[in-house]
Amino acid sequence: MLDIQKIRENADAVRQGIQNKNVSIDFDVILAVDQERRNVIAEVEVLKHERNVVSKEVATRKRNNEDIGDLIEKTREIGQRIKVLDEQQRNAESKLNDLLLQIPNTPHASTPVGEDASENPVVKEWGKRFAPGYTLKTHLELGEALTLFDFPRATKIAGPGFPLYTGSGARLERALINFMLDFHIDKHGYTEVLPSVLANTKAMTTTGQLPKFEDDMYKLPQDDLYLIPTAEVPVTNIHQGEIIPEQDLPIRYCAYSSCFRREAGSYGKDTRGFLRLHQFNKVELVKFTQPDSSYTELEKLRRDAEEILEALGLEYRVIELVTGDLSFASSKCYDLELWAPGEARWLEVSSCSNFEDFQARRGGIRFKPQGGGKVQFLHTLNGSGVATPRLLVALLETYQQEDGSVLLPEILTPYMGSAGLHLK
RNA sequence: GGAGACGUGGCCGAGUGGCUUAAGGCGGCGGCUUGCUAAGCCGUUGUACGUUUUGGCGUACCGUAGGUUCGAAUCCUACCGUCUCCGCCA
Repeated sequence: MLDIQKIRENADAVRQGIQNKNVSIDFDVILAVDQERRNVIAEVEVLKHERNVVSKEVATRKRNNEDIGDLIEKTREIGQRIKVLDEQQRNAESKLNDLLLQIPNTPHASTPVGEDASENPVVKEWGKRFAPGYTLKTHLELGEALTLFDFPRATKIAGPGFPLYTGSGARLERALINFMLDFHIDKHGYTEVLPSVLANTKAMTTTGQLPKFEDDMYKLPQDDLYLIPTAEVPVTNIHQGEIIPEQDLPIRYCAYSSCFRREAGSYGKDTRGFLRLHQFNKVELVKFTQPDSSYTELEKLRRDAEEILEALGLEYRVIELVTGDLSFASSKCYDLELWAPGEARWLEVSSCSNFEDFQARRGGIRFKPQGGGKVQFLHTLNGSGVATPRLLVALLETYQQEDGSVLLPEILTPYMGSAGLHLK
């Protein structure tokens, strides 16, 4: 959520930012509602002051057994007027709030201006192209032959787009999750949390999924709960409504969770195998930072995710999203993409974003400056560290042998145990 | 799922319609004092919104939202949460 005061005082800059995101917002309506709200407040507060003064007078006279009839008459009218105005104020405030919740975050000055994904610049490339002499198989061909997963049977359980890992495939999935968690905990100093995969309306609103993207999520109407599309939702909401001492920042959490996405509107796109799923596993990194350091922390966060890919020896590149491709809540975002040799294409496995105070304002997450001073909204950031399905695709396709077996990188040895690294 | 108790500031806790501007304590912060240990004394203390001549002024906030009243932390209604007991259960 944007600060209404900022919209009021820097209207042009905010309009430009939103326009660069290719979003159309009627700021005149918003400013008009804000003006109405302030007019009502100005009027009602004068009346309330008057009421307070008279009420005090009533109390004094009563103690002295004096007559109070005239005062009662007078304030009864004031009270009625206050009632009407209170109602108007509530209406204006809820209207303004509804409007503000629909406005996306503004891009950071360093985010390149651009129309859409086709303009996203590549800012980094790492690793060597896997190109042996033999013909490369896709992860589907490899996985079916090695019985690592079973999509036809998975369909019987929940429909297409849901995974069923089997045998070494299930173990490998679990290995990757544990490897990534351990890596971030031990090497990068994150604190592990294991949240619920259901979240309520308030939590979903904090992170920006609601009210605009309700159709993207699975909903449980009976209990007014949603299945989380990412652990970002529960983890960011851990500190919802809190004021955190500045010396406790930055707070860094990592969390594994299953993620659920309806992917409405993306049918027919990337439907094969693991490229796009309704349910998948992800290790997520979430940071709560002091505003001045959030962009430094974003670079570190991105680096933390990159190191996972490097440890697994996978070729990747980093792209920076242009304003037109930036998500609703973010000010700046990097995507990490893995090269999948069998598919012969880049696959997005991580998104690292700075939301600045956008989510913090929606969720009331603030910090108290160390030397005293005004309580402020902190900055929230998150990044995948990373999502498993496409990681698995790149891993299988990069480490495939000529005979169709897969020899996994040694760093996974402790996690694969007796199953061994050689899947054949 | 059933029954009951409860919800007050960073924390504990008093407060059943108006001398509450929420007592008192703890903690925090600032200062003073002292050569008696883990001391004493004094002062101070939250958030948001509106307005502003940037000194302030005003309004609201006692779980949340409404209501009653001239006036609500206090009375009424609904909801949310916590705890205890019963039931069910991995």
